Amino acid sequence: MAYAISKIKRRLVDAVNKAGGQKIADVVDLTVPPNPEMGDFSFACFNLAKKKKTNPAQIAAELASKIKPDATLKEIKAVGPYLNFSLQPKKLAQGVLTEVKESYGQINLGKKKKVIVEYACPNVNKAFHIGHLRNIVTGESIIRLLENCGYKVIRVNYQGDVGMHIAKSVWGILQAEPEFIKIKRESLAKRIVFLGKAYAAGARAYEENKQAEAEINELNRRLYAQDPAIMPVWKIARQWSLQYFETIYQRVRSRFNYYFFESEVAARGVEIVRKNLAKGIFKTSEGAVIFPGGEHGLHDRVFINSAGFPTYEAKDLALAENWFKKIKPSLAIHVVGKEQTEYFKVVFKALEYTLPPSKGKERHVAYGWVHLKGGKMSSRLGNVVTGEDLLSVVSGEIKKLSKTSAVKNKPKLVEEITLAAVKYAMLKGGVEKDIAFNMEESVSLSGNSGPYLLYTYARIKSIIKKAKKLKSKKTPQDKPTGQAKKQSDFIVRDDEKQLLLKLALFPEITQAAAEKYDPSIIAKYLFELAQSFNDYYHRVPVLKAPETEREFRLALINAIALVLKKGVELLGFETVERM
RNA sequence: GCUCCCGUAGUUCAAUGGAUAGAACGGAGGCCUUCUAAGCCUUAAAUGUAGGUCCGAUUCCUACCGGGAGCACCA
Repeated sequence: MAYAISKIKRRLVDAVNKAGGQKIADVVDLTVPPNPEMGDFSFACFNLAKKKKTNPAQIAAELASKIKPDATLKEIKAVGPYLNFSLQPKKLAQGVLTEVKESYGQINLGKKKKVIVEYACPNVNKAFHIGHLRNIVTGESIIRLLENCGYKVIRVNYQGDVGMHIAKSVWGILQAEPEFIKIKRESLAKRIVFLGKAYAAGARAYEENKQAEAEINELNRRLYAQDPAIMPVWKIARQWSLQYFETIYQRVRSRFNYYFFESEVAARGVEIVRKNLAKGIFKTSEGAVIFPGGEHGLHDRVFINSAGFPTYEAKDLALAENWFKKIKPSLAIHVVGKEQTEYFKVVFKALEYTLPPSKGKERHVAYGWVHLKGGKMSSRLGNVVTGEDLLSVVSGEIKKLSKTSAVKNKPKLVEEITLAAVKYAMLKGGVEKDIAFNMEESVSLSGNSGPYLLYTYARIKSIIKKAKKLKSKKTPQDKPTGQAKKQSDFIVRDDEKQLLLKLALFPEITQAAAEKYDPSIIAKYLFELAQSFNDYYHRVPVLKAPETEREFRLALINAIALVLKKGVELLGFETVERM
């Protein structure tokens, strides 16, 4: 994509190379100086000095003397060992402002190549806790980043509906069968609470009670065997759970192209492992079938346990086979917690044998924990903080905060701000970083926060709306005098130039975020852009500026609004026109 | 025990090996008859310890201290 700024950078680099008499610089070598007064872009001469065994400052000075300013390049100067460039502000303004349109920031890296993103993946019958919320928010943003880069993304949700956790849950349900029967007529919310408690009871009993442990193991066996005596209970609970998850997906604005279930791939997983056991890829050990990861610098993992049931590992082999046969992706991304990092290394290695086409096409994007004040949350304990708990706490805070009834009495607006606050809070740090969460303080609604971005956007839109009103009020006679002055007569202030440079960076930012699978790069950029704008807002009038400046400033803030909107959408939420 | 990740203001986070280590929250002080005060301005406050590589280290290497995760029949 040939954005004006990349063309300008190219020209700067060409000039440096020409001055040096050989290829000494690349576009990636251009950095932004710490202080705007130093220049807009900078080339460090350390490496060159080392090669030539001279002083970097001297090289910078020599190069600077050989490069002449032109229509785009206002000034070139050596600042110590750095070669610093300043751009012509007006030229920059014209370049950037004509460029910022609806499609701004989109790039075509992917060329429609298919990428699977597996995310959400809650376990059926268990609570949808705030860790799942982070997963879904992260996955959704990564998907949008990839789509923005021209990939065709297939959204996949792989849900655990068979295995020990389900056995525990079903055991819990059977213990409370009268309540189970009664609650069938109650609301979905009540049924979900029941399921949560049933799972917690089963998990606790499994740890504490030998007899329960045996019963649960037996139940697990019967579930894998699809024993007709218990399948109805399994089916009903599963249905409630899935129905409930669907309400959450809708609430957080996520959706899926495919749903896969462990129960569908379990049998095939066993087949794959058994077949490859004969080939010597897997080994038997202590009655189980393992993949000897130890022979590949990893660690051994059980794929079929000694009772003959497939573990998660074996199921993942069948799942991957399914994907690569049906969807034929060029990349399969698993958005899963970072504690699974070593697990995936082993499974990907095993897949290289069982499914050679997957080699190099599997990728684990790991995200960090969400800690509660008291420590890591767990759905094994009764006191789970669910995704909905968090959303409702935040939404309550927002209602309290909004001074005007304009926001308070508009549930849609409150919901939009809530999603912005929660999603931003989960994305603003690095993906792999843990989030320390304090339920009392909720998430941030001021400063570096989602609402701050929305507020900034609404503020700009408010000015633009007023400007349109003023324009339509004007008598036709006013216009000729205004138009008599040339459009290009405006003066670009230093702070405006900084805003333009910031806007120019957006395409690079979207690309970096997609390549690193890291939405925090977008979040950081947007916050800085909003900060710069708010500072500018308090310093410089737009509507009361002379006409030529006013037009330029309106165009500038309009461009800022557009980039804020696009950026926010990449994070997975929406801007609001007022708040 | 082995492996991996992480230690930066009081707190939560930034900083492709480069120029004066940036923000946010919280603290102190200020700004609403001027485009939305969920905002803006001013201010105090930090690289775990000891070495090493380098012209230059928050970043790379080693040791130590402190925290987290993973390491066979869970997912």
